[in-house]
Amino acid sequence: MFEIFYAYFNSKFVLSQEDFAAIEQVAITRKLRKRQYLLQQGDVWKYDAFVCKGLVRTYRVDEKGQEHIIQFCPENWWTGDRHSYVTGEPARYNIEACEDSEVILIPKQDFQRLRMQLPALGNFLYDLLERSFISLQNRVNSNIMHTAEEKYDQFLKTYPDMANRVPQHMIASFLGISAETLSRIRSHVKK
Amino acid sequence: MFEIFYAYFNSKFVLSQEDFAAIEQVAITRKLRKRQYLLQQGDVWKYDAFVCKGLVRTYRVDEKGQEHIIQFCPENWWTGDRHSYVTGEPARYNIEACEDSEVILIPKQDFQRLRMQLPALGNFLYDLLERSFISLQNRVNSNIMHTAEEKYDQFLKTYPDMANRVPQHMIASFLGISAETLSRIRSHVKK
DNA sequence: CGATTCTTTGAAAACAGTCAATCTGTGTGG
DNA sequence: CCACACAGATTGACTGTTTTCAAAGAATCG
Repeated sequence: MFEIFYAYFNSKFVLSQEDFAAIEQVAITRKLRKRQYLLQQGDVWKYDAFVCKGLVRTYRVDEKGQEHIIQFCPENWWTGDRHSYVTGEPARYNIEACEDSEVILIPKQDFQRLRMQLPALGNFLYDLLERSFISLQNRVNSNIMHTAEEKYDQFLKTYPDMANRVPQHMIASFLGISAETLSRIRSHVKK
Repeated sequence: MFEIFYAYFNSKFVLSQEDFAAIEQVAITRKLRKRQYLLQQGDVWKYDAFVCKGLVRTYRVDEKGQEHIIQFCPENWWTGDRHSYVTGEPARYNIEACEDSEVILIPKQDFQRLRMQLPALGNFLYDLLERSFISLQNRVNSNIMHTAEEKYDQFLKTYPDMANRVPQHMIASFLGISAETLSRIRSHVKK
């Protein structure tokens, strides 16, 4: 599992073997079966999670029992509940595997210490957060200026492979539209 | 203008007078009249902007000429076009003063250098970005799980003073609903 | 005051959500 | 290997929400 993690870091910045060993030492590996939780609403989230293989989703359940997906996280991306992580409050989100997955968890304290010790890591994480911010902003933008159909088009462009990996009703949930509406959009587009 | 900026930093972390002097040295002050642009679509954004007084908005204009507001930035907050800042591409957003405003601009290179030199500043900016990320995530969440009326309610809770400072149609634009719908929601709520 | 900007209101049309039924494909246990 | 259950996708009819366009009323500013 660590080879993937190592390859990821080295594609981003130069990391010495000792530095990586320091990361590896505090990392926790976890294998998830499809539908298994990585985090459940109500628990406190204290990690940074890197997905080596598979796909996990972060979602919330409203009063009516409906799920709303805030993030899909495929391999080579990071996930977690940043609100719970920062504030220490119970998580409002669930994180669950959409496929059998392999995940590396790094405890918050350890990662914060490493960030201080390794400036290159600190800079990288800043860039990463910046890019995450931009992509969230694009999503807000898409939500406020597009119709359901345009949002779906943009989703396909932004995440071309996702449509093959997750059921349609989850894409609908991610976009904030009903599964039926998405089905109609798709049949409409074909013509 | 710098007193406000200085007070802001000192409320966040301890900053020596020399450190602040280093910041002040590279900072550019700018006064904006209401409706004056700070950034126009197409230009490249190369600053971090701190609003000392007033209120600015960041928005985008679609093909039909409609404006979509992505951020309101009141005094003591930061603004800018992070996409253009990071990539060096032309901005897709406009930034414009909603009120007469006073803004401090710090050029990108200088700020990056200062971030390296002053670890406390670096940590603070990381926290700031993290909090911005969380609030954007809350907004996405609100967009995908709430109706227009619920989104408006949440807006009032999240930004209680904003409703008095900006025209209603801008709030509608921020929420991604039409000005007419917002007007109807408001008259409906009164009863 | 006159001009502009902002808000409200009405009526029609477009859009999206809900509920219920049906259809499809997949995988599991007998 | 089949039958069945189950999750997912589609479709139809209906309801409800939101947009659009147009017009008229406030409010604000020079």
